[in-house]
Amino acid sequence: MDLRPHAHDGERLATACREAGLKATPQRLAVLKALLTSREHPGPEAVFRQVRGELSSISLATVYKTLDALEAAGLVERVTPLSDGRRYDANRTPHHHLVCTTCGRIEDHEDPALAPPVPPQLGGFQARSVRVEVLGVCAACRREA
Amino acid sequence: MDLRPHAHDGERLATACREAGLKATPQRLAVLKALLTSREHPGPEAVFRQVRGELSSISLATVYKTLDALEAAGLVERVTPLSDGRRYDANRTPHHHLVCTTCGRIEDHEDPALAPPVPPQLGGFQARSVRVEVLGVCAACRREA
DNA sequence: AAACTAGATGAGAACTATTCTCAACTAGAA
DNA sequence: TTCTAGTTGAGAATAGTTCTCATCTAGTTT
Repeated sequence: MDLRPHAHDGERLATACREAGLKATPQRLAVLKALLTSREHPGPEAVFRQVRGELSSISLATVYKTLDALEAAGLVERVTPLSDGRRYDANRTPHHHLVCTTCGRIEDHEDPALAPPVPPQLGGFQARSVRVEVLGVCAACRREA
Repeated sequence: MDLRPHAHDGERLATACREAGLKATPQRLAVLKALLTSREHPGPEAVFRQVRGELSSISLATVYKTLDALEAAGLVERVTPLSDGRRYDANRTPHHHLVCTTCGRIEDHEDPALAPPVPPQLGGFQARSVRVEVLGVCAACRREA
């Protein structure tokens, strides 16, 4: 279900929550609406500020919990799936990363065929490099499950 | 210069630092060596633990500063360029992100031609989704510079 | 419609990751 | 050898995120 065209329609959002097994609370609807109407890829703090306008009593902790819940339900996505702490790599040859969403392990994957070319210019945006992350489950975690 | 084949050769690493305009301190060489010999994409804490083995007096703050310096010098890369806080997106249609490395703004970019197919299986790794991030400088930041 | 209950919320404390500050130190230049 | 800009170590400070728990409420049951 694409929620965007009807972002202002509370009942649709409520239904989406319920279908995902979440209670349709005013807080959740407000957070969801804020994300649906924003183009800024906001973080928790920004969502909090935005939502406070219509729900002045909401707490920051609730925003965090709500974002987690909406993400787990697949209604919202983290632009930064790897954002739990930094990770470094000294391998300077072009390669992709296979990120295990279960254990967090990151494997290098060199496959020139899969490598997208660095696009030169996209609109007014000047590209420098491209990163590709493949999210999934690694061999070890699959064995356990 | 690819440093990996000679990761044990201190003088090569020292030269690489100097060429990048950094003093070749034992701390830097140790951090660099730790990254070059690891396949784990370690974070600052892991590097710290590793490096302590040979340089017991090194401090965590130095590891952070060193990682920043090596990254700025291009000797090392952050696997997680967007890791300064979480960002969310409710746009569930497939698209890329154009990430401005100057101001941090993230733009959506829908371009089916550029979209890589989700690979089914890579070795033992079961892929679920692919993310593509294009790093560069946005129009607004280019105007200022 | 009223009662019930699992799940959700708010507030602040707690925790973790990261950055800052600054005096002491040292690599590399002169 | 001397000099100096850049670097380090230690701990304090800050920022981001999670936890705890008493209270509340959405949705279900009666």
